[in-house]
Amino acid sequence: MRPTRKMTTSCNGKELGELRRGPWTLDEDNLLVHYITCHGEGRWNSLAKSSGLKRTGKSCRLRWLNYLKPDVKHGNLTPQEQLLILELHSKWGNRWSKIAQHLPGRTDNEIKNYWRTKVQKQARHLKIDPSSNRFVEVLRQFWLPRLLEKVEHSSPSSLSTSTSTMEADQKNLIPQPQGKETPTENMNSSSSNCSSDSTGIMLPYLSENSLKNNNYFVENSNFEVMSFNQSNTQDLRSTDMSILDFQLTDVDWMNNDLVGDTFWSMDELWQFRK
DNA sequence: AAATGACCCAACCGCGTGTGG
DNA sequence: GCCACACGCGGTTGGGTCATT
Repeated sequence: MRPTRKMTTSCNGKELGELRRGPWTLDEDNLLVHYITCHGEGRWNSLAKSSGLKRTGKSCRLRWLNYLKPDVKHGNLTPQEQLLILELHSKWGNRWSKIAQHLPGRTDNEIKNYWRTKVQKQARHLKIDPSSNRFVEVLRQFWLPRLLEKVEHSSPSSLSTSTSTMEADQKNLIPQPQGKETPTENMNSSSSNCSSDSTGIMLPYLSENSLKNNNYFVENSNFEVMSFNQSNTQDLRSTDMSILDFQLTDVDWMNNDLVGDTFWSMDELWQFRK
């Protein structure tokens, strides 16, 4: 169990009659984990009473699902995860739990916080309404390609690899490109438009044409296939990112070690365009 | 070193939905 | 159909930490 900074530094929660509120203590966490280990989760109100915790069932459920559950991942979102969130949010909007279902180990709360603190922050800085079509367009044209670039750099040797799973996906799940180029070639050709940021790194971005005329996808050994397919005739300037059809296989990609700060800075992702 | 503001995230709240009696 | 209860979801907030002045 990982103590949070709040758990270790904050005062105890307030007492509301019998019920406690505020940050959970280590003892409370231990109690909840032990109880759920013995009795299983669910029936949260009775669990709260039976366990001896002076918390509401709601509070217990939230603490378990968002923090204590063994498969909950902590730490920064990988570029792949960020990419996925952007994509899924464009499809479903603020359906955080639905989005979280596609990011194993991530909670709706975490994704929601990410969106509010990182994505919407950028919208504010750009003085764009985060719910506006304009912001969606900016995300698609500037942010997504940058994230794709991060993903690509995270496993530079893997772009030429092909797994059986991927091949199956390409055949069965992913509509093949209509043009002559393969998706990988699209990726490369789309990178022909480059800009250089302050660090001198060539930063490819996807031109409107390359996006309009072709599919593109990213893969690596763990993150096997991630595809964004779209109608050839669809104008990218349209406002609905749901035209980017998404498929993902194999969740192991999220267990990689790409969570370093260099993959994380949203500000850095924007700098080359500012 | 102290003050201040911005940022981040865990936790809370209200509401909608599902279910059983 | 109605009611009560439990659960889950999305929005919001409180407070700790970090960065800047």
